[in-house]
Amino acid sequence: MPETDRLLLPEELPDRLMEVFNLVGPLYRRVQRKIEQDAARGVPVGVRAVLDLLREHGPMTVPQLGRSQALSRQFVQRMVNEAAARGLVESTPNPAHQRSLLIGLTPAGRDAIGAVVEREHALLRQTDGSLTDADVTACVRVLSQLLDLFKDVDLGNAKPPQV
Amino acid sequence: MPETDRLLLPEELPDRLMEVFNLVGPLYRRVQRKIEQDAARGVPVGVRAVLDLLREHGPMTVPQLGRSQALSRQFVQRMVNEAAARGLVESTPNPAHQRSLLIGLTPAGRDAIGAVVEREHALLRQTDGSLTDADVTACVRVLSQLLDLFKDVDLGNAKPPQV
DNA sequence: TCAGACATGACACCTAAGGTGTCATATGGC
DNA sequence: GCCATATGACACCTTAGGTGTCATGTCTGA
Repeated sequence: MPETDRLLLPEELPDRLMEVFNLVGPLYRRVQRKIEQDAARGVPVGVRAVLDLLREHGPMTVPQLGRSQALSRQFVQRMVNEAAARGLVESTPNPAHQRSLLIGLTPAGRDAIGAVVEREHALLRQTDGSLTDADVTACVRVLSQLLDLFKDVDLGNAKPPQV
Repeated sequence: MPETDRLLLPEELPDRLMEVFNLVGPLYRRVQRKIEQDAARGVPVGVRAVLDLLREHGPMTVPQLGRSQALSRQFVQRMVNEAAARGLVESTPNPAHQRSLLIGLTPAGRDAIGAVVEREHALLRQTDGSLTDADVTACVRVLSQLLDLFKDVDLGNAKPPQV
């Protein structure tokens, strides 16, 4: 890679990164709406998110779920309760912390999220095929760094710097 | 770039792209919250979005604004009205379409969005400096393709396929 | 060992982003 | 000139997601 692989200077960074943000907004909204449609007959967006996390990472506690997706623990709790009410999720004792239960998928939950993800995968397979491994890796790198920049934006009951 | 630059196979695409989505959500939310904080003393998120678009593309009509950000025209209209009420934006006759007015920034609006963007740029300059031009370009490519995938997700008063 | 800081769950309440439905009017193409 | 369509305006709604607070439980460190 010749010229283009050079590091971006601090002066050019902001404008370039803005290009990214200008895509993130519309993308997020459209995906949200797409999921809502799919959800018409089932899983609300928030519940879907919880199920998907449990599917990928195995059982987790509510606060862990919240942190991993930058959502308040209270909100996640509601989604988990909702999912539990539908029998998609169940809590089991947490060996590490007795108070904080581990939330895990039930077989029904695993089926439900499996079906949803399968439909989504079908959609994603329809990209035009010109994306390279390096593209996606770079994209992930960029987004991760941006996310990092906003790390400090706290929520839920995160403690304000207790001076 | 040896191996990594190869095209992704349809089978691997979905999982790789999911990595991207898993970052887009948290990022969107955190940025939204960050802007809200900044907005505490002024510009709501939606208004900020409108002003920013006008700043980059010059005067546009309300429906154009909506389409370009995947927002319903009604919602954008409200944001524009709000901005107009604050004197940040003004409508001028549209030579091309008489009914649909062109929305443009007032000097006050230009100042306001300029200040906001300046603060944001300051933040963005703080990335750790390891991003290359190619990274950002790839990221934009990936996000654009994804956005394209969801192009069909219609909203506002878009017509359902009038068979 | 026990006091105080911190984490968790539960519940109530709130904000606002963003959509939907619908009307009247104005366009613009055929 | 007529009909589909786009626009603006207004009313209403959904729901994602946050905040405040309490009681209880857990952890840490002096």
